Amino acid sequence: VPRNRADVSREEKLDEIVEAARDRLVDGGYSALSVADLARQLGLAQAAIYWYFPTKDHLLVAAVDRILKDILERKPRRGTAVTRVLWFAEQLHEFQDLRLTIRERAARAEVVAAFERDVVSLFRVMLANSLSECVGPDQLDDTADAVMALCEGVLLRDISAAHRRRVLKLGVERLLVPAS
Amino acid sequence: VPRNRADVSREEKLDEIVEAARDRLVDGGYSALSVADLARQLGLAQAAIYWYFPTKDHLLVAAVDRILKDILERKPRRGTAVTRVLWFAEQLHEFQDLRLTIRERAARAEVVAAFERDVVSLFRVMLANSLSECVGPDQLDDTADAVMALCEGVLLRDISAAHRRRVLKLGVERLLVPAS
DNA sequence: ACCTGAACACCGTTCAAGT
DNA sequence: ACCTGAACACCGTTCAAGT
Repeated sequence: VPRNRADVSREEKLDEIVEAARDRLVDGGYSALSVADLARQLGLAQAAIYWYFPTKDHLLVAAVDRILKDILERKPRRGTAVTRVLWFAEQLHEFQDLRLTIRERAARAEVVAAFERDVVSLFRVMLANSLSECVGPDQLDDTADAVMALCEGVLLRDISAAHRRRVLKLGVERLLVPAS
Repeated sequence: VPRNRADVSREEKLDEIVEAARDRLVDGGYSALSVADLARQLGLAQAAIYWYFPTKDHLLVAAVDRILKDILERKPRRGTAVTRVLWFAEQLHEFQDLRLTIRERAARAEVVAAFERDVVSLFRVMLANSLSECVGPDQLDDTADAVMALCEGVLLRDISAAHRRRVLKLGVERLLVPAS
């Protein structure tokens, strides 16, 4: 006997699913995000999820997008370019596992690939903006790429927050100095 | 009717499995490595694989280890520290997808976590060795970490070989210059 | 429009049983 | 020591059928 929740708005139902997916993702990663399990928790049939998301990867994108928006909500305050980059990297640390998930799924699903492109270019723009005041326009692009790579590489490693911060600081300071 | 291949040495049979796993991994990634599928290809029952590898992750480690050893076989030639790092990064590029797989599985399986620690420390030693001739001993550790992060971060991104090389070159050159 | 129940074709892993 | 067959408890996805 399919219960029909025509009374509840589409947005609310969508929100419920994304929120549940988000929770799973945050504390268990991709392997903890199971459509079957999610439906069970929400008291739905597995197939119900597919009414809202044609694919598990679509759900993944929706959930990760929400997580990311939450992180970006806490806006960087003013400061030098170096401190702003450090702050940025620190915010992204908790996002790194999902970053890798996105990277891996992007090879399998076009939705995820498109999402990854959007996120990366958003980050690059934000970073280039931050750096534009202390790097010449001719070197801005490559410098931004190098700083971004440094950040992602540092976040990839499983080291202490203090160690991470030290390496990032050293790296960013040197990268922001004109080549000798 | 279990065929018993007591005539074939254990090593040969092990080798056969690892080789097949390696093939799948190289051109399809982790999701293409299926114990069931592997057994099918080798004409074995699924359970037969488990006589040699207690877990899919054990098989993963064995296969990735072989892939990595093959890459490291092509030994870096002499040159400046910068060119050697560039060469190194280029070699590792094809390994990057598997690097991420290892990173993700490490959170789930201790075998993979141990393997990751070994590989990372091996790389760090090689890199520190290369850098020791142009970086002071007091800054060697952090510089090596920064260079390694830069490499991993650059490899993470899906950009052209030329772009990658340019960013790496700029980054490494600046990182190897004493801070101002 | 929304949801169910049941099926499909997969997984990784375990285990009693055979040689 | 080595391997099979069959089971277990999962997956993601599809689809006819119901309200």
